[in-house]
Amino acid sequence: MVTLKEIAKRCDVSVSTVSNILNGIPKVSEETRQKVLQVIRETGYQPNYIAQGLRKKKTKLIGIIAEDISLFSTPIIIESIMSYCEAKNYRTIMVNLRLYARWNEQWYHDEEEYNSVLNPAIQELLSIKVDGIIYVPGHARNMRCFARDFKIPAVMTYGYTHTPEFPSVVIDDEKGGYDMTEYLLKMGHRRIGIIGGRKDNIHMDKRLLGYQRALFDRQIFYNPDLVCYGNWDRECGYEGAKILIKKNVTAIFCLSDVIAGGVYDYLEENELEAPEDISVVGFDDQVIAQYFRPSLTTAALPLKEIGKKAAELLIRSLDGDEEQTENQSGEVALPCSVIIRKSVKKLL
Amino acid sequence: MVTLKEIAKRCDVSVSTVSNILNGIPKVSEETRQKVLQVIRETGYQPNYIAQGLRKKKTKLIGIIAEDISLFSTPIIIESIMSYCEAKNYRTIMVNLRLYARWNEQWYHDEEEYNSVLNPAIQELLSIKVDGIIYVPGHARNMRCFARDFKIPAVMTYGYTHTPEFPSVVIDDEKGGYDMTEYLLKMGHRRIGIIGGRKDNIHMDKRLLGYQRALFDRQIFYNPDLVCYGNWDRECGYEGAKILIKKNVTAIFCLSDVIAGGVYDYLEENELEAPEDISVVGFDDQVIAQYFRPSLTTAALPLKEIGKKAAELLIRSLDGDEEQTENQSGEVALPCSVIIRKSVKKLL
DNA sequence: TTGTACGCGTTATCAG
DNA sequence: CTGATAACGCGTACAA
Repeated sequence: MVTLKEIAKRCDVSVSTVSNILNGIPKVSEETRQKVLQVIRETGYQPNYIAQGLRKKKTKLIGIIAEDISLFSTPIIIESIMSYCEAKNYRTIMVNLRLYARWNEQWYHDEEEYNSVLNPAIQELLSIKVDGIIYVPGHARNMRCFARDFKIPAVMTYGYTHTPEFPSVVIDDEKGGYDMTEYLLKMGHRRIGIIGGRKDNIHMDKRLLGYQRALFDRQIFYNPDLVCYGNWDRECGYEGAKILIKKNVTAIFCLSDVIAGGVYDYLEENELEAPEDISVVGFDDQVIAQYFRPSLTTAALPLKEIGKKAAELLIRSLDGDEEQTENQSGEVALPCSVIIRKSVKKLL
Repeated sequence: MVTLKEIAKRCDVSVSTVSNILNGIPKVSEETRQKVLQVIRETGYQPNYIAQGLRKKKTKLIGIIAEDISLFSTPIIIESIMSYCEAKNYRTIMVNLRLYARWNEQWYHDEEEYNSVLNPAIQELLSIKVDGIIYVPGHARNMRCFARDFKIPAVMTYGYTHTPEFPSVVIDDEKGGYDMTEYLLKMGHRRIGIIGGRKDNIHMDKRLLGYQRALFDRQIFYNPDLVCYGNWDRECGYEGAKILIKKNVTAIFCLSDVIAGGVYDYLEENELEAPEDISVVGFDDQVIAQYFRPSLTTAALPLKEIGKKAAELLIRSLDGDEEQTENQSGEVALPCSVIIRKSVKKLL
């Protein structure tokens, strides 16, 4: 690694002079300035960020903690965080908790084990002296990963912190559920089945709430029999379809695209066709949705927007624009958007 | 951040004592030992890795440079690297170059701009004093990202360094092309079209070479007219299918699953069905392949194996097992595996 | 057991 | 204008 000292030696000047030049302090002769800049270019010198952070307060470095980068939503959020940070002249670095790979959906059950993975990661970022941290969970839930006395700014994506010190940037699941249901209603569907996750899942709860509100707004009774709880997977889509089709629904609202994949499986097996025989919609707008036949109408998650907003909130607090607080609770919910493809039929 | 000094103060001992206890140096009374350990547990103290690396040679930290984590292959490789590193007691940290988001497929055309993104990333990892670096490109090509005088061990995945100092762990594309072609031949196909990437693309070249060798082994003439060069995208699959079907192929070998998606598009539009009317195979075994109808026979990339091997090579060199060199050139090629699904028909 | 110099690369301060 | 030197933070190593 080329250091300041080396540059100084090569140019026969002191480190101070080189440092001054680099930091634009003007009391340097143009001659030495040019010479030093020349050598810096030649050697490809870059400052050591850590050492810089040692003296200056700020490292201009933001740490990202990902619960698991294998989950489809995570890379997109991270990409977006990084893009925004770069535009604002912050560098980023990431640690991956590998929670999913480790415990496969069970991660939030054992607090202690969770902490044994989280704490070293936080420590690592603190060691590097990041200016702030953004946390990217695999799915929405209530998070307590930052102690109240956490010393640096932190922003939560996806999860709910319920503490104004650590803003949450989340999906507006309720509105997502509402909008999709409303779309189906607009297309003439009145008997709409739902297949989703477990009862205690936040995404499930909120989307279901939105579904109910949309029905309510059209004065349609909510029928709990048309709701299948499951595991977000293809299999529960298959099983859900089996149940719901017997109950004569005209549309199935799958709370993930993967679930919709299972519904399609059932349809194929039983020689039914979407959207002719039954309409199907998904949620997430994963890549697979574009390859379904018929291509799947679904709700796109605002992943890019979440990343951007989270980075924006963090950097704003780092750069000291304290006046601006999004709202009292520090919670920002971003809307999904219905992506209309070919899996829904308009009823008469 | 809780520091050693704080622990020492709380326990009314010196930092040295605490350090000694932490490092298992036995000249400490059991009494103070217990007390200190107690406080360490209470405070959740974790050593500052950077400060540790300051004095010790090793930080036990491995840096990963990803060209773009949005590409499907990258998270899987990284996940696997991290898994192996963790098992070997190394921590990992990642920087993301965002090359694809930045320049969209053009990234390797402008050396200078590439370096302006790469160098700060390397510098960042060097600042943190990582023990070694693993580079994860978006696709195979010849890489020159580590100068010959690079001071720390580095391993390349996917790309070819052609320098024994920096081992390459790559996909065995030639064998992949061979195996898939051989599978189609075994299924009775003789006239097999290919749709792939551009002429200068390494994946394309090698898979095509494997295709030719497989034909050769069965004494079938290679017909360059059955090869469509393209852009790896869905569109070129569609266009390729249009061309190849006119040429009466019985099977289309798509060099990516996405291309196969385009082929399916063409089939649907023209009321043809795979595998009845024509057999189709893909490459990559992306998630979408499982959702195609019929589900797509394809070649699974050894992404996990690549990550593991790369980490293994790096850690081996860090831990000083110098005797072991995989082979002279430092290049390890790992095989793909044909995943048989339902898109290929057995002829007669 | 403890005190303390040392390692790192940079910046801030002040003297020349 | 330029240079010498302290300070930054934290853990380690070694002498006391």
